[in-house]
Amino acid sequence: MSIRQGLLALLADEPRHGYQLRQEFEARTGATWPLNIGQVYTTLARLERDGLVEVTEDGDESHKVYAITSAGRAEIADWFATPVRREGRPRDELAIKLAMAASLPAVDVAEVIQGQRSDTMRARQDYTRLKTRAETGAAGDDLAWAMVLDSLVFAAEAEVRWLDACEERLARHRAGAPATGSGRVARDGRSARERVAR
Amino acid sequence: MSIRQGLLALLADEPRHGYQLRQEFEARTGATWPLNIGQVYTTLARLERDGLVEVTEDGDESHKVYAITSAGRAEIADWFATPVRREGRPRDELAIKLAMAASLPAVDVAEVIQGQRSDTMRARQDYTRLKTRAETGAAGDDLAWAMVLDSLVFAAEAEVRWLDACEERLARHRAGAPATGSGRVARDGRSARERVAR
DNA sequence: CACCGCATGTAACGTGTTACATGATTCA
DNA sequence: TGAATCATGTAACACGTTACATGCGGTG
Repeated sequence: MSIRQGLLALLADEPRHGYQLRQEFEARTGATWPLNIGQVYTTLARLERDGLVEVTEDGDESHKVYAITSAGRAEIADWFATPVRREGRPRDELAIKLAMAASLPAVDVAEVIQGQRSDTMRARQDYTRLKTRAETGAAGDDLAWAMVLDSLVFAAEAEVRWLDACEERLARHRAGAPATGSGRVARDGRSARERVAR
Repeated sequence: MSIRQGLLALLADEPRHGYQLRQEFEARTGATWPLNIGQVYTTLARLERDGLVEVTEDGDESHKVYAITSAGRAEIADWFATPVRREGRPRDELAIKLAMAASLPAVDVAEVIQGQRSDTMRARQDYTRLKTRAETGAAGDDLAWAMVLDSLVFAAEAEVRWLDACEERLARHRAGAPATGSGRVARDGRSARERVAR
């Protein structure tokens, strides 16, 4: 439910047509989240269906200009006023993955953690590099883009910290309660992929 | 794509039937992400359609036992071996919201940030409280649950840090480049909801 | 008997996503 | 003329989600 609201927010500022919406959306989120133009139109059709936007024919025929309705204004105001709740959906795929890995004997959790951590750290660096590029820019939209990049950096850092905490927790758990049977985690040289694969 | 893989991972450990899958999934993720039983069956149907699981009739008729296939094993092994990439989807709704708010004159970004921060901090406390409950438990699945709760706590903390960083960034931006026209952000006592609403 | 837990499903809908088709304009 | 950009859309599908229907068995 984020594209829908994002486009509606842009329309709350000013009527625009679909193509323009895509440009402005991408300008604010950077190359981070490219937006397929087709999706803009499907989303706009749904917004129109729900009475949140309406088309106002432009001077040029075959050029539609979408404008927000009062119902749309109410919804977007509500969106800004209501905090985003992470409690429910969307579920965090990585958290689920580790939760499963931790309770599946066939999977080497440590390996999963290490693979994820190195990848996340690499991603963090990429974001940081992009940030310097965004900050040296002069356009006003770069402010929004820099904020988005910040969020990715902070999230990546938290993820690494969490992975470290998971390792500690696993070590403590292993010390307190030796694993089923062997008391030692599988360390036979095969990768996690091979071990689960049969 | 996380429920699908989560259920498949459970089946990689041992064949189970649908009802049991739900229990084990919820035991590992706690009350955090309740799983509608209906969804288990729709997901299982899709997994079967894709040849990743197969039904093996139990002794009791009308009791189906789902077992993973070799194709399913390959897919789940791949899942564990491939790090989760946050670059693409799912898009972060909060990041989009702030990016929009920052470039929409009618919205008071500071207000959005403050509302989000207090809510996130409250959520963080709730998770911490739950964690002590999970850690005092004795079942093996509580390890997984504790890890999930950890992830929520770390994410919440990162979110607060990010919100602070956004405030700083906005302050710096305002100092360097005074806003359009007035040079002052709207501070007329109306809430963000009222201001956008017309 | 009524209620609860076990157990299996289906129908319908929502958003996100991509692939594809189409046409106008601008510019080298 | 040909390519790129502007501009609009449709069809099809994926997954997630909920509401609803159904039946069995145990227990107070």
